Amino acid sequence: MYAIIDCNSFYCSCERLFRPDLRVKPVVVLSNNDGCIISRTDEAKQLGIDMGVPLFESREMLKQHDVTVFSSNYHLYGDMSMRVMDTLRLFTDHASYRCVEVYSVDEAFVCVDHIPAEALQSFSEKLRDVVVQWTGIPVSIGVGPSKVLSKVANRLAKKNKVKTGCVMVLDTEDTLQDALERTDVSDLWGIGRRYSRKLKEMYGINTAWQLKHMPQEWARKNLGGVVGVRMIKELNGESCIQLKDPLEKKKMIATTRMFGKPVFELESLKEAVVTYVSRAAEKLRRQYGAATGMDVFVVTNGTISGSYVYDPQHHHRYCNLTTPTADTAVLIKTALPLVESLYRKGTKYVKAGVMLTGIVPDDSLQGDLFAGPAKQENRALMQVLDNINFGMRSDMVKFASSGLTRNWKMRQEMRSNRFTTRWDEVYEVKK
DNA sequence: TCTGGGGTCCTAGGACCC
DNA sequence: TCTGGGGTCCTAGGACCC
Repeated sequence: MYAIIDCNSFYCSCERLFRPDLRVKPVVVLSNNDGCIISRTDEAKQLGIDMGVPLFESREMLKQHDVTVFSSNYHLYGDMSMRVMDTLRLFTDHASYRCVEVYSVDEAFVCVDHIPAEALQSFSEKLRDVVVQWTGIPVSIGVGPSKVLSKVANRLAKKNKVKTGCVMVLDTEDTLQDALERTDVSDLWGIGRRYSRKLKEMYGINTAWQLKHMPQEWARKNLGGVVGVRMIKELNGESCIQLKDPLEKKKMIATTRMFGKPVFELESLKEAVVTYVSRAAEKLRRQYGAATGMDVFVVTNGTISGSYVYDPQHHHRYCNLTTPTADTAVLIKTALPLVESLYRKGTKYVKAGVMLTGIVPDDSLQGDLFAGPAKQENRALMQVLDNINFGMRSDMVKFASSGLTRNWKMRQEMRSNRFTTRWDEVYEVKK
C-alpha cells in the first residue's frame, strides 16, 4: 500500500506560521515575478479565486475581500519542506529511508506495506498529527493499493476535510468504488486537459470508475500507449508505478526566469543568461554531475500594430560540449555565443533560460582525443565558490559577466522574511 | 503594464549499423 | 515482376505533474 502525504495550501501555510493573525483569513501566494496566484487558503478558494490566475486580473477583488497577498519566498518554503520530509522519514522509517519518496516540495509518497491493514487508518491519523505538531504544517493523507489510487484518496480527503479529518484509506471494494465514482477523470493523476477532453467527448467516459473498466488494449491505443495501460492497471489496484529511489540524479537541470521588465539590449540578455548558467551549474555540482549539452532559450513577446499581445515565442540554440563539465566558466563561454546568435536588435525579450542536459557523473568523465584529457583544474575553484555562496549568501561571489545592476531582475514586492534561514531575518519576539 | 519555474516519461521518425 | 531483417541512438514534440 502507498500513502501520499500532501501539505494543505503549502505556501500559504508556511506564511501563516509566522502570521498567526492570518490563521482563518484568506491568503494567496504569487508565482515568481508576482505573476500568477499559485497557492490559496480555503478561505481564498471560497471567494472564487482560481489557481493560476494572473495577479493583474484579480487585484480588484483581492483588495475588495481584504485578501493578504505574498510574493513567493522559496527560502522559507524549501526549509519548511525539509522539516516536513524529515518528520515523515523519522516516523515511517522502519527499514530504510527508501520508504519515502519526496515527490514535490509539498508532497511525498510513503510505502506503508509494513503497517497491518486494520491499522492504516489510525497510523495515518497519527502521522497527520505528528507532522502538524512538529512543523505547524497541516497535511492530507490518502492511502491506496497503488499510487494513482492513493492520489484519489488524498484528493477526496482534502475536499471533505471535516468529514474525513484529512485522512482517507481505500482498503475495501466498497470504499474504492464509491471513491472512483466520485472522481472525475480530469481529476486523476496522469490525466491532463487533453486526455480528459478526449475521454469525455469521444468515448463518454466521465468518471474514474468508468475508466477503470476499460480494456488495457483500448488504453494502449487511445491513451498514450504504455502510459494508458499503466493507468488502467493502477486504477484496478495493480501497482505499476514504483517508489523512486531518492538517490537518483536529475537528468536535466534548468534555470529560467521571466524578466522583471522587458529586455531589449544584448548586454542585459547576456547578463541574465550568465546568471542562470551560474545557478544551473551550482545545481549540477550539488549532485556531482557534469553536463554534455546545453540549450539556451529566449522568449519574445508578440505585438500587433504596436500594441502588446500575450503571445510568447520561444527560440533556442543547442550546443554539445566536447568534454562533460560542471565548470561555470566553461559553461558561460559556451552560452554567450548562443545568446549572440539568438539576439535580434529591436526585439522585446521577456524571459530567458538555460538547460543543462546529458548529465553524467563527474567522477568518470569521458575525455576527448583532440582536446586532451578532461581538465579538472577549476574544480577546487568551483568548490570554494560554492562554499562561500552557500555559507554566506548566494551571489556573494559571482562572475562579472552576470552583471552588477541587473535591472532585469524579477519583481518580488511582497515577500515575507526568510525567518528560518537568515540570521538577519529571524522572527522577532521582543525588541 | 501585466500571465511561473521546474521536471518526467513516452513515441515517432530519421540516420545509421551489420 | 522483383529489392531483408533486425537493431541502436538521437532528436523533436507531446502529454503530463506540482
